Amino acid sequence: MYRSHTCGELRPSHIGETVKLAGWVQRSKDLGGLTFVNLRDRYGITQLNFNSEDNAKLTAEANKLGREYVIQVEGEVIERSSKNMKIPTGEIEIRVSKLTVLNASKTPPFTIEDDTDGGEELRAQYRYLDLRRNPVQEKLRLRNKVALETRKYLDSIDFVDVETPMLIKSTPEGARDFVVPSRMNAGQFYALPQSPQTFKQLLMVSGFDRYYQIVKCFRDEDLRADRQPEFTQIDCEMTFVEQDDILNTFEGMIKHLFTEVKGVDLGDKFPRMTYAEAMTRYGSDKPDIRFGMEFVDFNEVTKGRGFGIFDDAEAVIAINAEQCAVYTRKQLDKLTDWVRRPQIGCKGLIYMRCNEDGTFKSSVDKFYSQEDLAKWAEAAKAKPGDLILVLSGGLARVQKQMNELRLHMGDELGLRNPKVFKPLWVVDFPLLEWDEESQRYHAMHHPFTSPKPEDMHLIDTDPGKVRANAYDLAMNGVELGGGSIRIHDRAIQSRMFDLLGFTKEEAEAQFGFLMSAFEYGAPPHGGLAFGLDRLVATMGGSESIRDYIAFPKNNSGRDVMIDAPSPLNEEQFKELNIKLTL
RNA sequence: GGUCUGGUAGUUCAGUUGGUUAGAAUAUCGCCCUGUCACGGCGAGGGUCGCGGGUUCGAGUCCCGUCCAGACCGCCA
Repeated sequence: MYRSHTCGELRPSHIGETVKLAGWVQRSKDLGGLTFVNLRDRYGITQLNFNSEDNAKLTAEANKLGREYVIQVEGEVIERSSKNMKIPTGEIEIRVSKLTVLNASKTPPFTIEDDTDGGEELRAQYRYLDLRRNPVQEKLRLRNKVALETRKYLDSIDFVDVETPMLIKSTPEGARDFVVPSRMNAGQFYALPQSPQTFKQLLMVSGFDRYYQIVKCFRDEDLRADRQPEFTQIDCEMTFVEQDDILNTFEGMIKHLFTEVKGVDLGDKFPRMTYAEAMTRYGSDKPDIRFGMEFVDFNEVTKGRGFGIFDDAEAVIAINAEQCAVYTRKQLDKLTDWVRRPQIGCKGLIYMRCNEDGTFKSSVDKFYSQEDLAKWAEAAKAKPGDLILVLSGGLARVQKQMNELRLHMGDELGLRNPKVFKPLWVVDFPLLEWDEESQRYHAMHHPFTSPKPEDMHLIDTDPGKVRANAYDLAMNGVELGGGSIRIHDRAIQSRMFDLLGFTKEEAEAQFGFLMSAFEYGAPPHGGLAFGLDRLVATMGGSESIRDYIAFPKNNSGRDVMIDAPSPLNEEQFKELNIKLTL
């Protein structure tokens, strides 16, 4: 037996007991004759006491221990003469009678402390050491808890966990596939799933009725702080349901998770908003509704005063940053520089201060009288002391830019508290999205999404206007998940492939199996998928998902610990009938 | 594919207008200290200033190229 207790469990009630502990040396302190060693494991830290008056030889051995040595000790639990009330085990310590070094350690490249001195790159390279740190372990335990509660909840309402294959077929729609060469089928490739989409629909055709899976998905696209090439979805699908049934079911799941895992009550009913409304009010399909600062249409109050920038613009949009009239010229210039960065791409930023004395000061006073500006304030419901920020240009572009500015102001003003959680269902997404590059429509969600029946009449005349039975769950400005009611009718599915520019032959080759399945009594069905990594990161109050993944990849899709990807040898290429053209 | 920021001791960083021997903190090692817990005191070792080229009497510092990391845009049904 290596240990009788963990390093987090001994209390004054254990005083007098002889115990055996094992763990890592957090740090040791030689006071000259008296030596303290902090022993750490997953559960906590227990102090070991070595006294040269008791045992000089043992104390000398203890003084040789370095950080991260793995040791085992035996000794008596005693009361500390100076207690540390900051840690749960701080009232006791172990008077050690036997010390065994189980494994020595090199000095780690960074300190294994909650507040480590190591930078990200180094910690990624030594991820197994980084994972010894408490804050990182806690994040993975949070993930474990979320996954466990997800299973409990879905299992309790009759969802069945079914595994789907990882080696599947490459399809043209959507993200780039990761591909895997097939040795037994020379010149042919599997693709790793971007999601189990078609399989879960086939399971509905099979009559499973309620399916879920916590499953890895793969997309070969460029990465971000909240995007990894392999990520995990809570993937779900249900039969004989309408949109409301799905929203209600998974609203229940998210509420369950927040209650059980975070002790947070998300309230009675998640608010719902149409895509169109979200775009008009926030310029985003995943608005952060933790704060207001909603868009105000400024077309009416700005046009026709001879200011060309506004007069010629398709859209003039304002936000009201409350209590920000105190912003100095320097701060406003900095904001202007911020929106002019190429990533945002504004030409400029117009502002208006609402002075405390009721007068207005704008950067376009030349064109607008005090009466004009009073109308601005009225439109934006601005009070003295507020600051109005205005952007103009093409509608879609300004919405996007103003969304960025709004979120930036929210950050600056501390309105985006990571401990506050505001869910929002965004519904009625457009079915299709025009792609300039390929000059054709793309499915906004995916090709199996059903159009709204009441919009079907537009499908030939104005397909871009057709709305879909598609929905997303946004929280705090993050898209946590999304889904749709699927097409279960072969004719409509064919029509959809048509719209997406597939020939009959292509559609047959890519998705023939699905369309065939639809001819054998496919039930109405729909579902959704949550990004587990993002969900857990949001619950943990982080924007980066990397800390919530045990072994994440870096910006360029590399695992810097195992150094992957890596070249193959000649033999492997030969076996696969692959020649490099590099 | 693009934009921005960074790369200096094991680590985190500073380094002025281009100018003497490149510093601090922390970690490590040694000595002192019997109640530390961010202990303290004294001392020591530790540098390919990412890499390559250029300008210059002289480059950590300026220029060009390149590699790496991070954030973002494009991309991500």
